[in-house]
Amino acid sequence: MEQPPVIEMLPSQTLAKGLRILNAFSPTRTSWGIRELARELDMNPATVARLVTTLAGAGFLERDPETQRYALGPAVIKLANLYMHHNPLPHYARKVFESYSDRFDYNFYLGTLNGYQVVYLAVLDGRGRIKVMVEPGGSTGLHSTALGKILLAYQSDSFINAFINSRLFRAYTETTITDPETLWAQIHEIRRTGYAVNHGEHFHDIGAVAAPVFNRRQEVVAGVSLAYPRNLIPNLQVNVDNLIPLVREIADNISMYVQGDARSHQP
Amino acid sequence: MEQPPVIEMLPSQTLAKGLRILNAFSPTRTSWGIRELARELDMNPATVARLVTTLAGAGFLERDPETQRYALGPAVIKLANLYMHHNPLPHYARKVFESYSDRFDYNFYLGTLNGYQVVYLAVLDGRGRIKVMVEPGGSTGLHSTALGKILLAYQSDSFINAFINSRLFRAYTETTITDPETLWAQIHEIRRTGYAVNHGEHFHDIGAVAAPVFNRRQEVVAGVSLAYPRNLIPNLQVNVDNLIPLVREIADNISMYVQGDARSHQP
DNA sequence: TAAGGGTGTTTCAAAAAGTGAAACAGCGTT
DNA sequence: AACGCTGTTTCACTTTTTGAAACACCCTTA
Repeated sequence: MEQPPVIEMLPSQTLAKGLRILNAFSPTRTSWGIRELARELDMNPATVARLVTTLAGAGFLERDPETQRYALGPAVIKLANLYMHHNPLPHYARKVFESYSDRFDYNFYLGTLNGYQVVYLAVLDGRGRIKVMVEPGGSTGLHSTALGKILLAYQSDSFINAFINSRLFRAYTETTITDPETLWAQIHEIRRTGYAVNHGEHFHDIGAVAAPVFNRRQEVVAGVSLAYPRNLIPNLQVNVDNLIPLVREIADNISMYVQGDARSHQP
Repeated sequence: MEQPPVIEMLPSQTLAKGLRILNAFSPTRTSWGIRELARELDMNPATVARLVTTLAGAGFLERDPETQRYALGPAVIKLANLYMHHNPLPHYARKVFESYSDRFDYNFYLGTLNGYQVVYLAVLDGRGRIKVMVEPGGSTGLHSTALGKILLAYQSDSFINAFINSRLFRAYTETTITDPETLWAQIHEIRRTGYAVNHGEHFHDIGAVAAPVFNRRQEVVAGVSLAYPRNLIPNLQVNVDNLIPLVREIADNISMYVQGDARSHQP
């Protein structure tokens, strides 16, 4: 028995089921059959068939007539395009990132919370010894990246516990945190200090430092992280300490944009 | 009374309503209030409130706590990212486009059908006197662009009539086709010749030529268009005639990729 | 200050939609 | 030919969805 991802009690259960189907797609599962999906989501095949037909009819899924399997459809990219244009955050981030990128070798990331994952809204490589590891729209876990930890730490305790009990709380590398105690310890540290670090817990050779972006109501609406190649930095501690004020500064600059404006944005 | 966009009878009406809400967002309407949305979609405000709460709970919408209005949420860009990686069409198109782009001044577009619109999956500017006018995820009408006409022409007659009766069949410039007779005449011509043209019917100064991309079953799965600045071409007819074999060649090359492979694609 | 027009939200009985076990039909492989 | 898989249909049952009305709130206007 599987419990629905983030959500406690949503008013429209049928719609919620349809959205669960959309969220079942991932980099490792790009297409689904009806019964396969029904098994995964613990739903009746007849129900899944009806929902999937509706999703496909509206362009959110596409049916491969050969294999009878379903993949995501073109409707989603239209929505994403609208989201990226209307949402000022990525624009602000790019503007700020660009004013730093030619001075540092790090990669810059802006991400926000989506369910139990970070979803990246803007990325930029600095003078780039490492390539950007995640692109806009990509997502990573909340416990395995600096950005994820930042976003997680500022959520409610009940949210954090729900995440810990979810299937997404799992190991990506040997150093990924898998112990709730350790995670909670880091969360308290993050809440106290206002920044998060990551030592190869998602990608082996990449470390990162992250700081929160606040809106006018002092809610965390996004996070910023700087990523660096770990093997190029002999004395880690010293360098990471240098990064902390930098990532804070960048995050604060973005916060200022967010708080200054709030809705005055033209596509 | 408004009839749902593309669809005749979808099995899950509640889900369909939720998707209609998502599709209500457009470049000109990036945020909605509950009652506003209810009016637009001819639904009960209570119903809209329930659906919108569910959509927001799953990350497909975001509620602005200040204004109580809803905008698209981060879940959509994750899906779009997955779509772009799993769908081989954009990759094929870029590969083919790049082999032509340094030889011509035109812009290259790949688009597919989404409801009653073209949605663009890949764009590339050639040696570029004009900037790209639409980006991936952007959409235009089916009667006002060459690409749109191609995609429309290969649909069923009943689909075409439904489109003509929809609100999307409207003028963008003074030369946009608004007369059903004229549109039908062009559709028959396109079906006969296999290509479509556009003389500033969507953007005043831009003309284009388009050709269809076929899958293994000879269904049109996408279209390709080349756009050129109209004011730079004194004798239009001659130049357009030169473009036709070119756009056909490009479309056919992409068709070959599509037909060769069909599902062997690694993200 | 009060009225008016806008907003989102709640109620609850009536109505409609969703549900799912089982049976069916089709396609490969065993 | 039997098995195991697929997606699909049926139809009585159950549950969810529905919506008019009332409510509460925030503005702007009179």
